Amino acid sequence: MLNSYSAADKVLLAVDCIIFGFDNEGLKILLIKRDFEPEKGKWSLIGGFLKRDEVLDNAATRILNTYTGFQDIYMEQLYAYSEIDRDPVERTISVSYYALINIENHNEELIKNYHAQWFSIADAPKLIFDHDEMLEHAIRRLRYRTSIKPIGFELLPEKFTMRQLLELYEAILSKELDKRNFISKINSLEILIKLDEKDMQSSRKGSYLYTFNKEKYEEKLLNDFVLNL
Amino acid sequence: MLNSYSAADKVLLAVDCIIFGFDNEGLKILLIKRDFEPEKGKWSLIGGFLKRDEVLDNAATRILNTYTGFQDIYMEQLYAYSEIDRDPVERTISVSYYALINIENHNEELIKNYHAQWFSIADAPKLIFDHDEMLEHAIRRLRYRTSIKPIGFELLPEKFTMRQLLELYEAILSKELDKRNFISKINSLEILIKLDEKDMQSSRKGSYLYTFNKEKYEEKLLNDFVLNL
DNA sequence: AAAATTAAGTGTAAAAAATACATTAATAAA
DNA sequence: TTTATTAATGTATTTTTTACACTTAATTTT
Repeated sequence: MLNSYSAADKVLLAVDCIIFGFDNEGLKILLIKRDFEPEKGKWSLIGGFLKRDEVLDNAATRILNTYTGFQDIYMEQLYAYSEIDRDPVERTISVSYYALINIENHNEELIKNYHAQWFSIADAPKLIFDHDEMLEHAIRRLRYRTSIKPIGFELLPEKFTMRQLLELYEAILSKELDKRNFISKINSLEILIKLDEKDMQSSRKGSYLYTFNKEKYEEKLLNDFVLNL
Repeated sequence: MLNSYSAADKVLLAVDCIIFGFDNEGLKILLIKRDFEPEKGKWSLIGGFLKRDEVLDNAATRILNTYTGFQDIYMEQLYAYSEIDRDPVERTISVSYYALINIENHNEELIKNYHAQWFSIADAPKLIFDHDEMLEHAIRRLRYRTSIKPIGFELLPEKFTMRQLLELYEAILSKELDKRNFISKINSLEILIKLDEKDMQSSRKGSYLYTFNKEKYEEKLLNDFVLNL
């Protein structure tokens, strides 16, 4: 019967995480070298299995936390991958999530323990299974989402310069942006607070630091913005 | 161990379909009155379970075909829903798909057999489980996707008038559009063929019929268009 | 102490895109 | 032949986007 509930076709559900980070070298992803079969020794997204009494979102944050020690990280579900032989060991459907990490604060210890490593998007190694497809999909989603939601800030430190923000968007969109036009577009959103503080690392003059004004953003609009960069 | 493959946590995977149709009354969805427990007699999306050796996309098309007789339908995966008690009978994760149907050709027989019925989006009944959330999610996705991909045509007959296309976009976006601006924006995409034929149903003068020029669209660009309506 | 260096910060004019808007055309029915 | 109905069409205005270069502030070098 069409709609019968039956144990016959239960499957394993995995969660794989595309973990994005950003530093002065550009946009990065965190990968692990698998220390178990199959594909032991190959590079892989960070993943795990959904537990019986766990929601997918929780599985994603749990897995992220296990490998990186991070909590309260922005994550978004992407897509369910279900090719029959995508995992050669057993039929496994994987639901991908992407995460945005402020790379400055990552937990070195945990990452080392799991042989995890940050790679520039551009020169990431070939990944196992369908993980390359997941990565590509995640980048597309990230591009779209950052153009309508203020999630880019998740990749930056609490306080950041306009240059950092510009370079972040350049990395995400992988194209050059005009500095003046970028700044005026960002300013027109009116969601940043310009601090009195300056960052003195990058120049002699020093550049003003900004923070994301989450309260203002939230009270401002329920709708998305449109950021045509 | 973190990454062990284990049968312990296998789950049922369902697929639920948000089936959109369009006619002169507007945008519609196809719902069924459940004839089995739980929630027997309530309105529901059309759904079913993933089979062991089946890919999600295939499950979605199979389920759609079973209820409507349709084949070769545009479908897109939306999202995986995994709340613990979303289905009260058993832990079930559901992956939603939306489908775009040319409502003129639907298979009346099959739809009647399954107590299926088209509802205007505006006055759809309360749905079971988390199906209302799925529907809302699907409308959002449909809005976005039709603004960058030529999938609106899937909801129209092979030959259609500009007025039909206009009203389709108005229904999807649920806002009024200026006729002249709409037509010039559509024309600027250069993906329609204006036929010599006219549709005489709607007026004395008759209005030209168009078809989507799929070949031209495909040779034209690998990228998406941007349709700011 | 002056000169050179470096990145920060800032505004405007031109081009392109989006919008608002009203009349004529074709035909069938009365 | 008059009336009624929807189809078809273009332009001027406003808004948005783009392209573009010099001055400022502070440090380092000479």
